[in-house]
Amino acid sequence: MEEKNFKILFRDKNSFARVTEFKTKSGLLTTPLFLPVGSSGVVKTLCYKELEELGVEAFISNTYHLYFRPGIDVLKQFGGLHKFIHWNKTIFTDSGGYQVYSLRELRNIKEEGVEFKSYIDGSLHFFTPEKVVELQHIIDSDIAMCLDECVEYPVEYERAKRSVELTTLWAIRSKKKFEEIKLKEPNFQLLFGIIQGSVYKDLRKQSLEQILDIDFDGYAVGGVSVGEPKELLYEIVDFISQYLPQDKPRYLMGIGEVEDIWYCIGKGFDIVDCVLPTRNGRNGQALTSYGKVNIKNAKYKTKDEPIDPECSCMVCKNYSCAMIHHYFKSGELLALRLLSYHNVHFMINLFYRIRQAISENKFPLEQKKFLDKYNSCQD
RNA sequence: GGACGGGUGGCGGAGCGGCCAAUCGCAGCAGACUGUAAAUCUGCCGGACUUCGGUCCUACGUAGGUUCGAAUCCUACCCCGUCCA
Repeated sequence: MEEKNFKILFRDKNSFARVTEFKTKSGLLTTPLFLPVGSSGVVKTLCYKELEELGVEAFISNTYHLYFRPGIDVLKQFGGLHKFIHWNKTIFTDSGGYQVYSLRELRNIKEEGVEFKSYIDGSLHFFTPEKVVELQHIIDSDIAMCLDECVEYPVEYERAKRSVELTTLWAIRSKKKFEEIKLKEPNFQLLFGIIQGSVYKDLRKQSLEQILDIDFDGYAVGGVSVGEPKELLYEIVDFISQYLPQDKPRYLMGIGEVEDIWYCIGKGFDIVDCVLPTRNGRNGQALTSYGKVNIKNAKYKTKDEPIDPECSCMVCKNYSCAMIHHYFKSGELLALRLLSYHNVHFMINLFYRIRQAISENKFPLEQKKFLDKYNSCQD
């Protein structure tokens, strides 16, 4: 990435939080940025018009999921995912590295790549780092991720070490393939490297040095939020953040708890993504300024008030807790949409406030204020 | 009037002498969810106590009976289906 494509606009004086701006081929992103997850090319239950309404500038899709459905040939025929889904803002694509973890019963890791048994029809598919770069090139996402090996928690040191080594090896090959494609077909896709190492600091350090050495357009930290205790997550985030370069976007993968977000951004991370607002929304959980709320609980049966009186979203302006509660209890699909919409709004708004706090040099102060309230009334 | 079949916890529906406070599903109540195999998953779900191992009470249409022991067998009655007159 050219230096001019990434700019730090503000640095908070009392933390490591920063506001940055960086260009992708589809637009200018301001960080800290939250990416909703739309693995198969759609943020579940929401239409693109709604994402735009919500102020979503980017979301993250998934190479693994798109490969199976709609299928890479289909996307090729359409000229990429943007054209296929009529979304012209930024798209990140995850590599399938997370599926190495989440679908570990269906895969087999080799040095060459990873063999997946499709959960759809049981067929075998082999993903190499090179192939995953190619697939993402066809998908034509704005930001591609290297194939990595995300390990579960807890994991033995030796296994974590091997995953770091493999992830580095794959990162080198990914970068090589990425450059080859660029030579043949110049484009403005960016490639991010992923740091692994589980909860072991020396492994994290090793991974960090090796991945940084390859030189990517941005750096992601993977292998967190896989079940480790919060203290360990914070320790790792703390540790890694001090070594990440200032002049590149820093992406913490899979983080989405409100408290964690504040923490990680305070340590200098710029981008996070999480299924939490959408998945938990579909399961009845609403995020509010006063904490999480389970709208399916009986106490909301007759509550004639918005989910969050302080929220200005379409849902809070038009629907009461009682209505949404009823829709959930009746199995009405609108319920899933309403909470997904509201929760994504909550996240977008949260990040707006975070950027605001940084630009006003009030990050830790606002963090405390926000979290005190957020923790005041958890369900 | 007669012949079958059936009445089980809020509902549906298993069980057909002891391992039955009773499989399972739904409904109900709560919990979980962090680069999405998730509109999913887990737990509780007759009542009262409990040192969480249990203890006691009330329960399989109603009333009797057989039996050491009955939701399960017998008798009568009351309902509900289907068929025959």
